[in-house]
Amino acid sequence: MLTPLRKGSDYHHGDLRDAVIQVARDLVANEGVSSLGIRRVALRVNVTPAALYRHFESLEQLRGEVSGRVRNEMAEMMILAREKVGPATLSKTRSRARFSAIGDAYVAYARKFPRLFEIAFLTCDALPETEESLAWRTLEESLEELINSGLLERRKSLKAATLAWSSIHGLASLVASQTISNKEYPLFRKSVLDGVQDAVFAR
Amino acid sequence: MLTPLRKGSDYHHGDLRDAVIQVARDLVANEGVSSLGIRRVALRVNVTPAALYRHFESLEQLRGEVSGRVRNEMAEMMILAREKVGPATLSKTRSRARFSAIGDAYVAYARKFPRLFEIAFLTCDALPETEESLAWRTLEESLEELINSGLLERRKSLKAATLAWSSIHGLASLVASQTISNKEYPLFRKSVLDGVQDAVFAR
DNA sequence: CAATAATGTAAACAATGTTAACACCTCTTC
DNA sequence: GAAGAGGTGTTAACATTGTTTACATTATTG
Repeated sequence: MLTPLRKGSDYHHGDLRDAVIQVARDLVANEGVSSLGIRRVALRVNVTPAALYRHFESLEQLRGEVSGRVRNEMAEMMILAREKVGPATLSKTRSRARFSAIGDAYVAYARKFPRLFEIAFLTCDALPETEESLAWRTLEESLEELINSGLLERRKSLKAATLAWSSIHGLASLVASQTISNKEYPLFRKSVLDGVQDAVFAR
Repeated sequence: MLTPLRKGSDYHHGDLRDAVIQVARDLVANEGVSSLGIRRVALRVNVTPAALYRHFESLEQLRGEVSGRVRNEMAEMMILAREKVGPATLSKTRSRARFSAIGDAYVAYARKFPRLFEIAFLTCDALPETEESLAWRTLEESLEELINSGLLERRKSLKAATLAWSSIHGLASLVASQTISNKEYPLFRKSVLDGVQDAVFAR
């Protein structure tokens, strides 16, 4: 099904909903979550405010939709970064590098788009379907690689995953909220990465 | 200076600003950050909306003020929990318990008041004075105790602090945003605490 | 081709943040 | 103590917001 997008006339947009979410995402990225509004988005999509209510029940739900899209975006960045170091093999250094890559991508995203990271983990009264997080699955895959290459014992795997996620997420969150500055960041980064590696790779 | 609160008449409130912040805090705690509003707060304080503008420049600034108050509240909880295990001594087990206590209090707060934890680390365009965080100072004090009781090398101290804060904050943040459920929490908690201790107390 | 569903518009509503002009209280100062 | 000055509250208005209702247009399906 190729994108019809705009047929004959202009009355029907053709792909609102997706356009709305995209514009809303950009709005949040640039001006923060509190400036996300039905009318502002409607203006930028060249559509009447009421039109949005054909696709979203409320502003709250739109917020949830944006949140979900951002979480997916983050996971895609992680996967991309992981692929960039090379395909999965049984090599210890390879799987270790791929593991680091997804953690780095996680906090890199928070540094690059702090407002988006913010909305991604905002408590939304109305979030989309609660599919299991793609990011979490990606982390599990990487841990599986570590196990297969003999770097991680399977019985430690779950513990490693939860610690890794918590500390990486904490670092990302502190950076995004500007609780730690750019100057302090390198130290935090090193501490967290070392700590995770110490805990994951028993020495 | 004892609380004058209400003098002769009712025209002047006597201690608005503080009352406003308190009511705003409770509003956020119960109904979430997005339902914090000038008019809603004004109603509950029995005051005209415009009155708030004698004490706050904007809603945004009030949000920042609430955020600051919550951060202080968290730090006070941490200090309280630490005192509860007993006063500081040179005992290894004592200082270790006091150290754990502040971390536990941190995430306990996030579990008990997720909405407040949320606003505490929201990027606020207008935050109060950027005094060094009380929570951070509390963490540093505990690490000093660990050093003094011979549990932690001084040169590792800063690294320990950053790792501890990141992972504890990450755990708290994931809990508050309901990214991890109450059922998953115990596992996460154990992983993070063990990970921190492994990294802080070289074995 | 006609009927029906989907998707847009237009106009109104209540509620919001914010401001300006005014009222009341408290406090200093002669 | 009276007078005035500054702080603190009220009232009324404004623009903007989320949301709903009634209607218009297009797309789809029998």
